[in-house]
Amino acid sequence: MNPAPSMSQHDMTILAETFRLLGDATRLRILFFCLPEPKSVGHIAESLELSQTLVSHHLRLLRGARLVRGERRSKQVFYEIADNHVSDMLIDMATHIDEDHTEV
Amino acid sequence: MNPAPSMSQHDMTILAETFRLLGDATRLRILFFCLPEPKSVGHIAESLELSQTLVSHHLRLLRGARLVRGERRSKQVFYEIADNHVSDMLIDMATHIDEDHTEV
DNA sequence: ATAATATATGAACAGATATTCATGTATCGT
DNA sequence: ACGATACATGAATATCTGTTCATATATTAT
Repeated sequence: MNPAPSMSQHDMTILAETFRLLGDATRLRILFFCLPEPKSVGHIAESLELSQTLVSHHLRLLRGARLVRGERRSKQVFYEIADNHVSDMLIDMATHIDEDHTEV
Repeated sequence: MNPAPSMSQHDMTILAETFRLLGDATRLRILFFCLPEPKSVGHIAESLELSQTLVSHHLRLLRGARLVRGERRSKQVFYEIADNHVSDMLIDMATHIDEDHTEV
């Protein structure tokens, strides 16, 4: 029940890097926007009112950390959350935040 | 089961801020070090081979975001993870990272 | 081939951030 | 009161990061 997490230095670095990427409101918005289903770059930019360039830059970072995956469909590229671990992570965190100020 | 997390802008900001603080290897080390039990500032600094000053600065940030709590016991101040949400969060994330490269 | 659409990349810059150094404050023993 | 120990704070700085602007690449239609 209590994992007493003794993480390797390597894991610690990966974890920090992951958190660092999640630690930006713009990137978080992109991630949560793509959470329900894959979205094209243009759709993301338009919906979140961000420049296409900025969205691409952020997607590149998220891709690099394997937080999202991009798939080309003709002219557009659709991005989705990379896997269930990432989705679960996001949902878990959102839940924690929610509970944090719902509780006593 | 699927919360379809529609977070408020405010929640999103809080979440991003929390992630941002977790997104630094030094702070993460401090947090995981304090996870099993409260530790004094000096103990943290010595064990993690960080300057006392640096540890204090980071603890201040973590305190500000209510990720840790400090309690004075005579001359020393012991810091512990603020509450179960934070502990769970950290353990969850550590588990995700662990699974991420354990799996196929 | 050319043009148009969709996305990616590189350079540049302003603002943020981690770390160090110097110094301040609090608590205890004498 | 004084010195010693433990922690906190402020300023300074070098590095990093998010964003924009300009431009490149890829795909499709004509």
